Amino acid sequence: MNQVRVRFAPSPTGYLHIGGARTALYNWLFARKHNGTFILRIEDTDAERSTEESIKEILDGLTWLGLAWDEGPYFQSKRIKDHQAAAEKLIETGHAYKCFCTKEQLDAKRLKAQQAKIDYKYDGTCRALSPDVVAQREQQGLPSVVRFKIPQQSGCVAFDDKVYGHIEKQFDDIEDFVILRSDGKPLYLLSSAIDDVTDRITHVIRGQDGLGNTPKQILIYNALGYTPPIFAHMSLTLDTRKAKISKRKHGEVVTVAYYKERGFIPWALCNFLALLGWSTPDDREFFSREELIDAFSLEGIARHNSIFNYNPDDPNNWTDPKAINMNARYISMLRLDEIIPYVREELQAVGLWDSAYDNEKKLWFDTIIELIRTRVHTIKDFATKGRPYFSDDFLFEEKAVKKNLQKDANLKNYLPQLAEKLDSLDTFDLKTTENTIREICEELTIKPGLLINAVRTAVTGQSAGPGLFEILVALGKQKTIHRIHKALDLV
RNA sequence: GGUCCCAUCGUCUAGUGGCCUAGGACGUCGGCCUCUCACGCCGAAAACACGGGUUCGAGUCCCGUUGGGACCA
Repeated sequence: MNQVRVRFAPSPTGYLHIGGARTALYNWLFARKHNGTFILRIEDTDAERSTEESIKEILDGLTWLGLAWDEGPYFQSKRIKDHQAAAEKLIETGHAYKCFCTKEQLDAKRLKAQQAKIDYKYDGTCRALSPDVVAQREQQGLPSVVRFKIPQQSGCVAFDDKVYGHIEKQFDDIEDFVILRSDGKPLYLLSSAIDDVTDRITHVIRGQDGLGNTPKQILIYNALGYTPPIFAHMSLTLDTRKAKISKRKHGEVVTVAYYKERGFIPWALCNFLALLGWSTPDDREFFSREELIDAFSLEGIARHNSIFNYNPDDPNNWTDPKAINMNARYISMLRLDEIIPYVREELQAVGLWDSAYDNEKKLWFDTIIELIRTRVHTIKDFATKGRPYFSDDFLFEEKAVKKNLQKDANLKNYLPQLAEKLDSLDTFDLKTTENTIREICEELTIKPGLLINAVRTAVTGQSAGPGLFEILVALGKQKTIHRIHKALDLV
């Protein structure tokens, strides 16, 4: 049994988008599942559009997602000579030929065919040129492309796609396609096939947009005497209008980098992406890395395209709601030590980190994270919603102030009384704080909710959050008292 | 225009001829819990694109139509 070798081969012409990440993920999963090799190949033959910056973004994105490659990155631009040599060999063995037809000639033929309502296909004018004529024209300096020779007989190329099943393409429906341009540059079709041979790729797992190219590539493999790899074409990810996703149209929301910025846990994104067009017969939706590797199979890939459900007009959902939900669930489900590194990084970035959180204040810090983790959607929220827990410098939400502090003018009297009572407490724990507040409410004959909500807003600036007594204990007596007094200005 | 691919709730999907009165998840709405919010739990609305076959029986097989997508031009 041959070692499984798969590759992710992006063009470095922009950013790493979620569709690309999904392709990389499926390849990575397949490699891991079969103890194979995951190869990264940068298809940078389009020198004008390829950028260093883009290469970096691809590498960074994959690294962040945790999709480590075993080999590479290889650069296609460094192998152009191999592609040209392959074209040369195809000519020598009679599988390809030089074509001197000019663009004008071809355009004229196409136009004529159109007018006559006949399907246009290259007519093979140069197919039977004798070697003498070819040599003669080359001496004249006439430019030529190299075309692949499609068998002129009835028959077809067939292959079994792991996702789409048996696929056949009639020779008659394929024209003698170009494999080398007149300036000597190989076409993608040729380059990627040759590179896959060079990299000894066993399974080509790529987007469904490659399906149409596959028969041609198989013809190339066969002509060169190579065994074609196994193909698995995956459905595409489209937007809600069923168009291909692109940064130009959708903005950063389709880039992997953006999810890092916005506080995603990398594996949560992977899990979400895995489920966009792949599923298991059971109802599982959450997979650990190992579970997903174990469950993954090419056969589970959907044949229909799936839609990335992002609606730019919905202010509540800055990306697909399912992705947000999944991230939130991961934040509340994971072991604390699995999410704390991300939280630390975020707090450090905004200057809220205290090195004591790793040492003497670790227990306290863990409590806080535990307290708010079920209420956040992204890692970013720990620094925004969570700010009052890590800093005295926090904002009061206008709505919260109105609703909880300015609801009853008597709070102006109640709150100082409460502060005084709390201050006299010897032990400041869940029980004593709760008793104190409930007692004072009884004495004043007011609903506990009034005071509880008021205090929550006083000490956090927010109207929503963890249970009040947990908050108070976490904050400690001094901060609690201080913040209650300070908030009186707003009452 | 040619070739190919696809079609189940708004979205992701289960479903491979009878377990389908079509299941799950997200989202939406309602309820419980409750000091708020979230979590959790309970519940509701919500889909087999259409038309023909085949079959005792079709979401499931075949053909056509429509719609969408990809590739080539």
